[in-house]
Amino acid sequence: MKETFSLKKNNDFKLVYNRGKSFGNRLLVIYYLPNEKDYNNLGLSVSKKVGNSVVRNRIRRLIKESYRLNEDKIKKGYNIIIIAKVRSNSADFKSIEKALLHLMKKVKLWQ
RNA sequence: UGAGUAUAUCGAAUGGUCGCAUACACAAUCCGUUAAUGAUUGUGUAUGAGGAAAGUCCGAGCUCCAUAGGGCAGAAUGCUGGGUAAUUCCCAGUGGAGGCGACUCUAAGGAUAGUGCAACAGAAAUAUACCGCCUAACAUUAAUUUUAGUGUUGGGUAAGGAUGGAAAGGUGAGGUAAGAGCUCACCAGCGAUAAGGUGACUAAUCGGCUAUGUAAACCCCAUUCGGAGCAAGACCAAGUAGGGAUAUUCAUGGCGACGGCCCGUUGCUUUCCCGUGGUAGGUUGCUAGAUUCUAUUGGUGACAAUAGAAGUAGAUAGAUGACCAUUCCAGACAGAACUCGGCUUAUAGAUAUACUCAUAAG
Repeated sequence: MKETFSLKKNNDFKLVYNRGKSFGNRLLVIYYLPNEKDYNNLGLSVSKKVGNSVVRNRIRRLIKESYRLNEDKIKKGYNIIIIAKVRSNSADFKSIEKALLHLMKKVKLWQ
């Protein structure tokens, strides 16, 4: 992801899960933790319960696209993990985007 | 026209805006410089998931472990001939089973090497007499020279009844006290002979006269098989701390490596000297290969040979997406991770070729 640094290490994921705050809605769950930098790290998690590899790949791309289109409106300086719930396996782009924006406003990462 | 059989092909299309990965070109900046190279950013161009990418069921390439050694154990395969790098794959045939047919299916060596199993039923399950049929002796009844019936005991009989997946050849005729391959004809099975075929096998003649099934039960026979897998392996190398290389000597010892066991091979152990080994991480392996297509020739065919042409996925928490518009049959199964050849499984629908059956017409 260009200009969007992604979380890669398993340790980074564990740190956010253990120390970070979380919030969820119908389709997605968010974990976030301040990282004291001037950019965000985004991590995505879609479990095998959601569907086969085609479905999982599609959900991941939809979330990434939603994040990319709204990146300039989100506060900087956080490690963010987005988890897709099982229910999201039949969602389209608009409902994913709406759910993501709802989460961002709830946890006050929205500028 | 309808119903089918076989083989092959395709797997929504077009345009616009934004975005991602890789390669190339150009520009800028940085490091460094004899030069090349390298890193970051921007712009442009090109390319960017499948027929199964899947399951990981076979077989190979490639890499490391010893140039992959001997025996046992274990595993796999199992009609014949051929193809291939190789196979449990493919092609052509043989036998058997199914279908009116095109065609399909087939784990198809050995049951006189041995062991085991065959429930229930049935008199009896690998040897058998329950009923029945025939007959001898004795007893008894009728009748009385002799014959018929009944009972007991003994013998003959596998035609008939009944059970079962299976009752030891089948059908018909002769034959007999009643019966029986006891005899004959046809059929089936077994053995031998010479013939055809590379072979599985085929059809012919002759002979004797009968042998339960099960080997995806153990087993026997024949053939084949070393292990681990790209998280293989190679190179560079923070932090941390303690091991490595060379030469020599001794012990049939100890620890380890070579899939299990035995053998066999081999490394370390001691002293001296030196500074290196390697974790995180990075680079590489990483995509041109037994490749695809077309033509010709050889072959029934799988396939082979020759000639010409085509040819850019290569990520590493993992790129191929989002939105809009138009069209139609309204889009199924499904996402590359070292690479190939097969098999199996999932799959909306569309197309082509050859053939079969039925109906109609002729």
